[in-house]
Formats: sequence, C-alpha cells, structure tokens
Amino acid sequence: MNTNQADDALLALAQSFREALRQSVYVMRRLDSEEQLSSAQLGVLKMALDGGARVGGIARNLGVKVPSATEQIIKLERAGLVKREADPDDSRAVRVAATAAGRAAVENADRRRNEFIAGILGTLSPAERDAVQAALPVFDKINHSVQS
Amino acid sequence: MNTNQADDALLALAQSFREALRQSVYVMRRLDSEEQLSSAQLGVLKMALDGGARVGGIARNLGVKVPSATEQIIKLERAGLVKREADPDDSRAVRVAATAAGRAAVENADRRRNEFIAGILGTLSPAERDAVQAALPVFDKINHSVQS
DNA sequence: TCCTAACAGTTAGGTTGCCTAAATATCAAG
DNA sequence: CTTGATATTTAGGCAACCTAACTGTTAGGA
Repeated sequence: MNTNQADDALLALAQSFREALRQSVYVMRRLDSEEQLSSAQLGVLKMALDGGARVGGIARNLGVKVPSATEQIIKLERAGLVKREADPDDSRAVRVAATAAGRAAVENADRRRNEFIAGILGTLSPAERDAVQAALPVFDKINHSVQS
Repeated sequence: MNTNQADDALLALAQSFREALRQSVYVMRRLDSEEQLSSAQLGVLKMALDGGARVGGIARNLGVKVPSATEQIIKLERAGLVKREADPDDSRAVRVAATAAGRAAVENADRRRNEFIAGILGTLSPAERDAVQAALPVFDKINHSVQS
C-alpha cells in the first residue's frame, strides 16, 4: 500500500538520521576534548556576551534546567570569564555578563572550533558542501520541533 | 581575495554546522530521556547481536575507551540482555553476545526511536526530507574523517 | 624451556554535565 | 501584611566518559 511504503521510507530515513545523530555526539565530544572551554561553558558564555543574560533565560536557551546553568556560570565566574551581579530591576534575578577575558575566550574558542570544522569541510567536494548547507536549516527546524 | 572569500564561506558553514551539532546533542538527549535503554547501551547491545563481539572491538566501534565499554556491558549483563563468555581461541578475550531478551530489547528500542524521529520527519516537506537524505552520507563522511 | 613484552579486560578513582528536590530570597496581589 | 508565584542556589544523585594501575594470557626470542 502507498501509505505503508511512505511510512517505511520515513522509518528508513529516521534510522539513518539517528545514526548521524550518534555520530554528531561523537564529533561534538572530540571537538570538546581539543579545547579548554567545554561547549556547555561556551554556550553559557556566548549568552552572556551582550551583558545582561539571566540564569533562567540562559538555561531555557540552552535546553537545560536552571541548576545546570548555575553550575556552568559558577565555573565561568571562577575562571574570571563572567561576572554575576544583582538585577537592578528585580533583586531575585541575577545578571550574568561576560568580562573582557570572557569575550576574548569566546572569540578564541569559536575561531579554533570553526577552523577545526572548516578543515574537515574543506576536504569535501562542492556538491557535498552544498548538501550540508542545504540540510542545516532543516536540522534547525527539526531541533525546534523536538524542543517544543 | 578569492582564497579568503572561500575561507570565509567555509568558516561560516563551519559555524552553522557547529550549531547543528549542538542541537543534535540536544535531540539525542531528548531521545534518550524517553527510553529505558540509553543510546550508549543500545550501541553496545547492537554490536552484540551477531553473537561474538569482543570488548575492544565494541569500544573501538563506538569511539570510546575499553573501560567505558566494559561498564556498559556489565550493566547490560546485569539486565540480562547480554552474556559474557571466554573466547575459545584466546582466553584473554571475552565474547559478548546478546540474549534473546537483548535481541527483543534492541528491536523494541530501535522501533520506538525510529518512530519518534519519523514522526518529526513526517512534518517536513518533501524537499526538506530530500535535503536531509542528501546530507546524511556527507555527515557520515565527516564523522569518519573526525575519527581518524 | 622460560622470560618478557605486548595484549585483553577489569577495577579503582576521578571528572563533567545533567537532573530533582528542597532551601532562600524577593516580588506582587489582595 | 500575608501568601502564592518567581528566580536562583544548594544538596544530593546518576550516567557516561576518562586515565592509571592490576590480572591474566599469549607469543617470540634467548
């Protein structure tokens, strides 16, 4: 039946997709192991760049619970990369802001990580790069449907 | 200059790619949280399906160190999903084989996870699904270059 | 033959990143 | 001025990974 064929194709695609997900986790781990700043910390730090991120917002944005965000923020604070200060408008809240060192660390980490990935992407054919480029927005969309 | 333009494009693609990687980790986590069998365990268990995987081979295949593989194998053994037996040809080695319960568990977990992903993929347009399909082999290739 | 280096796996101990539940402090509404 | 909601931190735990050290086995010389 047509419906079943469609389902089967979708399930087969899902299977391949899952395999790619597994691989992505591996690549991510590898990327992290090469650097000083973990990607969890980098994520938090990036959010603190604009100067006034709140803990809850950071957590929501990264898809983790608030205590997990707090944990990373404390580590970054100890490393001198962010500072925490009371929100002037709401004393319950905390504003997390990157320090100058934090800003520099983000730039550095981002550059190094991008160069690492770019090095790999550079070995692909133009057609392959195009395939990646075309798929990225779809991956984005998939992620958002998972979050919701 | 042309070279710099190419580099910039590559770095920009790398940046987007990294973002997708980050998202993949999130999706993977979500997928794991819905299930009884973690993806680490599922990976090991799948490798034990044929009946005679060795610990070192499992570890290499999953991109983890031997003790990490041992740890997962022990958990699976305690759950009755695999059994460990001495390799008849080399008493240093251990053969890890899925039990009947293990085989059933793989099928179940795989089906449920594929259905979850297929549910998401089903909301995409045909063009978007094609984009994903086209990119998956490239992702595979990228993974292999990271491993090496 | 026997010794030793290489190899396969396990054990011990540590790290990171995530989680839930409970405590603390503040806000805002009645 | 009390009470419920909100923002964060603290405490305690868990999963998956790692390195270093240990046990047992194999295999290649001297």
